Amino acid sequence: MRQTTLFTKTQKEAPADEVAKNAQLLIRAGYIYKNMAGAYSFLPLGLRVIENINRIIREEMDAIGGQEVHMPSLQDPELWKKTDRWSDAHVDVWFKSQLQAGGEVGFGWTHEEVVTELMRRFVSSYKDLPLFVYQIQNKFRNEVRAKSGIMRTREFWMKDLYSFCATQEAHDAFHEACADAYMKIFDRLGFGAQTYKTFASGGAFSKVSHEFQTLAEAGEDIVYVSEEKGVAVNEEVLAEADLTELGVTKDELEKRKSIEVGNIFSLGTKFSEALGLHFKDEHGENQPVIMGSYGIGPARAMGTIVDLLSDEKGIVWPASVAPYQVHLVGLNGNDAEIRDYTDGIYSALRKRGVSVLYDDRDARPGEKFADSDLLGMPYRVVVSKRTKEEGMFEVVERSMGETMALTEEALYAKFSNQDT
RNA sequence: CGGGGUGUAGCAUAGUGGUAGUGUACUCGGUUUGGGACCGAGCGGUCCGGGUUCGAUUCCCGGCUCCCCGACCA
Repeated sequence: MRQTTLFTKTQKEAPADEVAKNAQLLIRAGYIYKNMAGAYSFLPLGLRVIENINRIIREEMDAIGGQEVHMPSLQDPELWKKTDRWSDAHVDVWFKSQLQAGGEVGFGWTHEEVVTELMRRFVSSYKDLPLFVYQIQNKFRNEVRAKSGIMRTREFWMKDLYSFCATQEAHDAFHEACADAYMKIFDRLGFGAQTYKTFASGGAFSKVSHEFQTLAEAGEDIVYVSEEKGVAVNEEVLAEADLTELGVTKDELEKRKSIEVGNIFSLGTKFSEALGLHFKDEHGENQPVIMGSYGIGPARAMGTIVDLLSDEKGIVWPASVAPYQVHLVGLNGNDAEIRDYTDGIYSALRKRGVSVLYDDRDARPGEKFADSDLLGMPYRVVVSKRTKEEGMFEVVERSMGETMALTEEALYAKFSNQDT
C-alpha cells in the first residue's frame, strides 16, 4: 500500500474528548474514527488489524471444531419472550425499534436464543452431537455509559461461540478445550502472558463462570491475582470463592486492574429446555441439549494491545496483528533516481509476498519517522540516498528500537519467509 | 440512571456584551531535506432553540453533545 493513496492521515494531537490511551493513539494514527459515543468507524489500517485478529480467532475456533455461521442482528421479540429476556425489566441493554409492517424488533446483543432455535432444525439425535457454532458479528448493547475508547461501545464486534453437547462430560471437555484455545488466541495476540482465566459471577447462567482477564492499568475490572501461581479471582466472587481449592491463600493474592478480554459460560439446559431443543439418546429418550457460550471482543482485544504494548512514540503492533509487516520509508524522494530505486524495492518486496506500507509521500524525514513510530508496524525499512550508496538497508525493529543494516539479499530473506 | 464538567476552524487552544486570535492541518510561491524545517501569501470557526439587550460567541432559560466519577456490565 502506497501511503500517498491511503486516505487517512495522522494527527499530532489527540482529540480532547478522548482520555483512553487506546482511542487517543488509534485516532491519532488514523486507525479509527469516532462517529458518536460508543460507535467507532474502523478505517483501512484499523480494519486490517481487526481482520488479523479475527483470522487468529477463526483459526483457533476451527481447530477445536467450531463451524462458522452468520446470524441476523434483527431479533424477533417472540423468541426472546420464551426465555423471559425481552422485557426491559430483565434486560436493560436492548436497542428496540418498530417494524413498519407492525410489531417490534430488537437488535441482537447476544445470540443464545437465536442459535438454540436454529438448532432445533438440525439436532434430533445424540449422533448429531456434540457441535459447536460461532460467528463474528456486530452486537448492539444500549449501555448507559460508553467509555474507555473502543473498550466499551454500544456497537461492537463479537465472536460468540455456542456449544451443544449430549453429556456433561462432553460439555466439560469442550469447555476446557475452548479455554485452552482462548489462551492460544491471547498468546498469539501478544498479551497472553498478562492474561488469566478467572473465576467470575455467572449472572443468570450458572453459579460460577470464567472470564479471561488481562492485567492492565487501563482495565475497568478488579481481579485478585497470584502471578506466581497463575491464579486470579474476580473481585465480585472473592468472598464466596473456595481459595483452598485453587491452592492459594488470600494473602498471596494481589489486587490488580484488568480488562475482560473473553468469557465462557456453562448454560446447562436453560435455553434448550425453554426453547425445546432436545435430542434422542441411545435409549430413544428425549433429552435437553447441554449448552455453553463463549465470547471474545475483537475490537476490545485491539484496544488491549494498544494499551499494553504502545510506548511514548506510538503504537507497537505484534507481527500477528499488524496491518502491514514492513513500513518502507522512502527518503530523498525528490531525487528521481532515488525514488525509482525505492519504488523498485517496494515492488521487489511485494513480489516476494511481503506486506508493505510504503511511505512514498513528499515529506521530510522527521515527519516520516514520527509517523512511522506512531503507526507501529513491526519493522521499518529506510531507503535513502545514503542507504543506496552504502548498498545496505536500515531496518529498525519497532518494539525494541534496534537498528540493523542489511544487504538487499538479506532484506528479502528476512521478510520473505515471514508468516503474514 | 445520580453527580460533575464540556462545547470557538479538520484537530488543539486563547479571548471578549461591540470587526474572534494563535498553533497545527490544508492551498499557493520560495528556500530547505536523516527525527514532526523556515519565510511569505491565502482558505476556514463561536452546538441548537428561546430570552435579556441598540447589539449575544460572551449573560439568563431550555435542549442536545461529548468526557469523567459512581451505579450497571448475562
